[in-house]
Amino acid sequence: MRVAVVAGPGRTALLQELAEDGSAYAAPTLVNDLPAAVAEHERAGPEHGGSVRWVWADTSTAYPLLLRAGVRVDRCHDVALIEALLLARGEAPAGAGSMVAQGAPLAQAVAVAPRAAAGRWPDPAPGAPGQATLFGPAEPGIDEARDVLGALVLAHADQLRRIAADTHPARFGLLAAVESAGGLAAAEMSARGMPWRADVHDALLAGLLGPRPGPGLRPPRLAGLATQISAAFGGRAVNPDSPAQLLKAFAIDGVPVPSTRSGVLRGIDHPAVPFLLEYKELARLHAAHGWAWLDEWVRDGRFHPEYVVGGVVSGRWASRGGGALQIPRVVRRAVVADPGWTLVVADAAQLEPRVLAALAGDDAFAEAAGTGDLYQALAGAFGGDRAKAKVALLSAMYGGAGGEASQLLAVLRRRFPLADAYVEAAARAGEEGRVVRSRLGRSCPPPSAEWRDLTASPDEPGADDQRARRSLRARGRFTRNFVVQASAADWALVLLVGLRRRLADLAGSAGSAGLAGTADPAGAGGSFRSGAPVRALDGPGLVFFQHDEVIVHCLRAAAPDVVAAIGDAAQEAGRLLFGATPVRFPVTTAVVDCYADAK
DNA sequence: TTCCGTTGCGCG
DNA sequence: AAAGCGCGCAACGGAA
Repeated sequence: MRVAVVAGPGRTALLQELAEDGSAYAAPTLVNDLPAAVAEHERAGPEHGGSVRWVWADTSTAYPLLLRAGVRVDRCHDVALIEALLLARGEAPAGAGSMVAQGAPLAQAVAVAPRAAAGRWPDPAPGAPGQATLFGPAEPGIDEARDVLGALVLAHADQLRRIAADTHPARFGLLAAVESAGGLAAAEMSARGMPWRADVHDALLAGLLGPRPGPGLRPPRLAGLATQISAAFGGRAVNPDSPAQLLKAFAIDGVPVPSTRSGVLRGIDHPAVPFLLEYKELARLHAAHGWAWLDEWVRDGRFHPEYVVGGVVSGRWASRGGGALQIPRVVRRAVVADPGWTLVVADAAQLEPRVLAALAGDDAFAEAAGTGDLYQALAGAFGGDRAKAKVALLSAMYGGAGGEASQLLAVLRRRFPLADAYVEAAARAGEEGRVVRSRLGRSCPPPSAEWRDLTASPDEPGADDQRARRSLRARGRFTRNFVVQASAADWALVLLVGLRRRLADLAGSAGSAGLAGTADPAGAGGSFRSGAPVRALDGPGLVFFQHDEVIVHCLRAAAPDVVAAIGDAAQEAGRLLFGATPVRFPVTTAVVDCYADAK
């Protein structure tokens, strides 16, 4: 059953039951307490022929409010996310061809719906008071909610039609489902938070940088290195944070460098280099994940990053604030399970080349990808050299071919012609300005108008011609990589969503066995959530998702079940994407107390 | 003062 | 012959 939902004044909302084709078969009903109404539907769902799929405008605004009220939902259809997937295919903008007779253009409905769906009931979380009324929309009246609901229902039905009309409706429908479920998983992970020991992090920083300095000051270790660097430049004052000053200082000493990248500096003979390399590494840690980061992002033993589903064109997630997807390896020491709990860290091994093998249907390649170590299996084609096999593969997928790689590429081309042809075709499509798609049908962006202008007249001699060639090649590399990276993202998303479902089943069935558990570090009492404990987030839960890696936080006793669930979800992902294929998608799992011990 | 492009580096 | 893909964030330094 599908139920469209739009928030009204206070905790009220309008709900409308929909048929599977998206058409409304009952009048909207007004509920006084949306979280309670949703919770009731979720409880009643299974006995009434399957759980509800909530149809709403934007999970990232609607769902956190439900989670805060302790309500988890199983399934949804996120109209904003799905509209983005549909529009990316390059169809005419919604409204041009598919405008619904009496309604506003669908694009407008989608644009307005999140505003209303955000809900306006009292928000106990800390925030800027008054901001909502100053800059945000006024609380929606029930009439406005009714209008938005109408638009939402039409938009949703239209999206179902457009999905069904896709070249591969089953795959694209799966993409729509997992994209929406990804939105749910992202909101849950943000709310649940990643276990984070501020004391461990602080000790780690102090060990590397010295005691915490006053605001705006360099930590002792960095200050010392800065002094040594200036001394190495003959006593000139040089700010090591300034590439411009460094370039000048090197030039004055007769050692011109093209840039101050650490890779460049490593090949330079100058007394300042060793200090500089160490300074850069530590300064980076201090600036990106130092004490200021700790103050801002870690509360009550949890790091609460905000994930942006669909934030990357390839379908990977992005993050907003806290650099959640760039946590340096050293800092992972601070990610520690609660007492009695553990972390299950799972990583898809060599995901992208395996995805390529399955995509291309290259038997020889797929056979190699049917083993545990893909690169080792391919090494035979490269004189037994695993490293060479890896370089060749990465070059094929990224479009690189510097130095030795070109010869390795030639070997790859000869031995695995279909895999080579697959990425070459994608590159050609890109150079011709076409759009390519992932396995499940996510489309890459079309070339910009500037790109079309620049590449329109190819054989004009001169500087423009050079630029045109470069742009052409760059887009070829982009689309070449897109088909692999985006299909790998498809796979990872299917894994994530399948795992989320299995973890919920585990929590549901394990309550009496004591495997569910409630994470409540240091007796925090859920104070971050400013209210009652959030039952929706009890039990084994996803706490991290980074492209091809997931982390589950669970009671120790539940770890074996979680490991099994991950394996099942990975197998299911391979099957859903590629059907019968010899390619395996192995996942390495580590059950550890600390994230840093996972690799 | 604020804004923004560049540089550099963390992650996959 | 040479070129590799995708992000977020912080600091700098010149422009506005």
